[in-house]
Amino acid sequence: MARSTQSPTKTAILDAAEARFAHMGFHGASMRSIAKEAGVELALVQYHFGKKADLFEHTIARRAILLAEKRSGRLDVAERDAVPGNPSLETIVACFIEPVFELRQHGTDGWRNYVKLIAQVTALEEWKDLTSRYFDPVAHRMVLLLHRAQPEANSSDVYFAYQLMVSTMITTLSDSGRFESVMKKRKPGKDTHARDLIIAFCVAGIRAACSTGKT
Amino acid sequence: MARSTQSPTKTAILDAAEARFAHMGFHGASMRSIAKEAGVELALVQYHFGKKADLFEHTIARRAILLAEKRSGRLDVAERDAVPGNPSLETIVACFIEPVFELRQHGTDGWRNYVKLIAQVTALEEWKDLTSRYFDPVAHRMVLLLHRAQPEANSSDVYFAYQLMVSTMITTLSDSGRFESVMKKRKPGKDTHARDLIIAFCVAGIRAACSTGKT
DNA sequence: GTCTATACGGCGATAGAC
DNA sequence: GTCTATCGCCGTATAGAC
Repeated sequence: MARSTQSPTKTAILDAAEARFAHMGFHGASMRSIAKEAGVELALVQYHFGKKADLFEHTIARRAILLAEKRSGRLDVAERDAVPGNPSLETIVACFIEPVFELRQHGTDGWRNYVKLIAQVTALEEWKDLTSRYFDPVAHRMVLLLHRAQPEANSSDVYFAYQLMVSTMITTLSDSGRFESVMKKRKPGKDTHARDLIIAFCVAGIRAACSTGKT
Repeated sequence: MARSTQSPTKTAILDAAEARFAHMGFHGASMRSIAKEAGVELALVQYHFGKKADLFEHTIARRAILLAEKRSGRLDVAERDAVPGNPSLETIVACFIEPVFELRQHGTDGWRNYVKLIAQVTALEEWKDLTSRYFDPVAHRMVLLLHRAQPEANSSDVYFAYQLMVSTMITTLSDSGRFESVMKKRKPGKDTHARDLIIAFCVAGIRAACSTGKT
C-alpha cells in the first residue's frame, strides 16, 4: 500500500497534494492547483489516483503507515524491556509522542505538512472512517497499555485521557507560529523542549484524569 | 457587532450557516446549501452578509463574543474573591472551561456546532487573524493569571501550557461520538463528568509543564 | 432596504481521442 | 499513458422588481 519505490510522477503529485491540502484544506485545495504544482496535467492526477478523496487518503496513508510502524516498534521495545512488569506511564506516552518529533526534525516540510493534515482530518466528521483505518490499531494498543499502567482507573476514563493526549500533541505540532518561542527555547533546530513539555503535560494529565473516577 | 435583536431572515441564515459550516467545513459547505436550508434565495445571503468568508466570520463572532463575555465575567468574580491574593490554578482553569459546558448543555445544537467550527478554524492557518480578533483578549488575561499562579515558571512555558489547555478543551467538545461513553457516564444529559476530567487533566498538565523549565 | 433572476468563470469528474 | 472536451455545481457580481 505504501510503496517506497514509486514513479517520480506519482511522488511529485503526492508531494504537491500534501502541500496544497495542508495549507488550504481538502475542499480548499483544487485538483488543478495540485496538478500545476506537480508540473503535470489535471487528468494525469486523476489517472494515477482517481477521485480527489482517494488522492487525499493516499497522501495521508503514505506517512500514517510509516508513523504507525515507528510507534509499534517503540512499544515492542518498551514491552520487552518491562517484562515481567508493564511499561511506566512515562514510557508509554514517550513511545507515542517522540516518533513524531524525530520524523519532524530532519527532512523537509513533508512531516510538518502531514501533521497539519491530521489536524484537519480529526476536526471534520467527514474523515472519521479514514482516521479509524490508520490509527485504530496503535490507539487500541495504547489504551490497553495505559490501562495497565493505571489499573484503578475506569476504562472509559483511560480512553478519554488517551484522546486528550492525542489532541494535545496534534494541536501543538500542527500549529505554525504560535509555539515558535517555545520551540526554539533551548537548542535551535531541535524541538526537545517542546517535546518534553508535551510529555510532562500529558503524563500528569492522564494520571490526574485517571484518578477522578474513583468515587 | 453582535446584536441580539436581528431580522428573522438574518438569524435563519446564520443558523443554517452555522450548521452547514460545522458539518462540512468552510470550503465544503456551499452558499447554495446554506440558502436552501435557511429557506431563502442565494443572492439574499450575499445581500445580508457579503462574501462567504464574511458570513463565516459573522457566524463565529455571534457566539465568540458571548463566550468571551461569560469568561471575562467569571474571571472578574474570581479575581475579586481572591484579593489580596491571586486565584488558584484550579479556579482559573474552571473560569475558562466551565462556561462552554454550561452553554452547551441547554439549548439546541447551536453551541455544539459552534465548538466544531472553532476546532476547524484553529486547524487551518487561513483563519489565524480571525481567531486572534476574538480570542486574544481573554487569552492574554488567562496567561497573565496562570503565570501569577505559577510564578516560578518561564513565561513562554505558561503560554505553551495555556495553548495545550485550549486544544484539549476544543478537541473534546467538538468530537462527536468518540467521547459519548464518558459524557453519559454519570448523570445523563449532563457533561459534568467530562467537564471534571478535562479540568483535572489541564490543571495537572499545566502544573507539570510549568515545572519542567526549572533547570 | 429586501429580495429575485440571471450570468460568468473556476471547480471535480468523466468519456474518449491520440 | 497522456491530453482535450464537456457537464453540472460552485462563489461571485449585477440589474432590477417590490
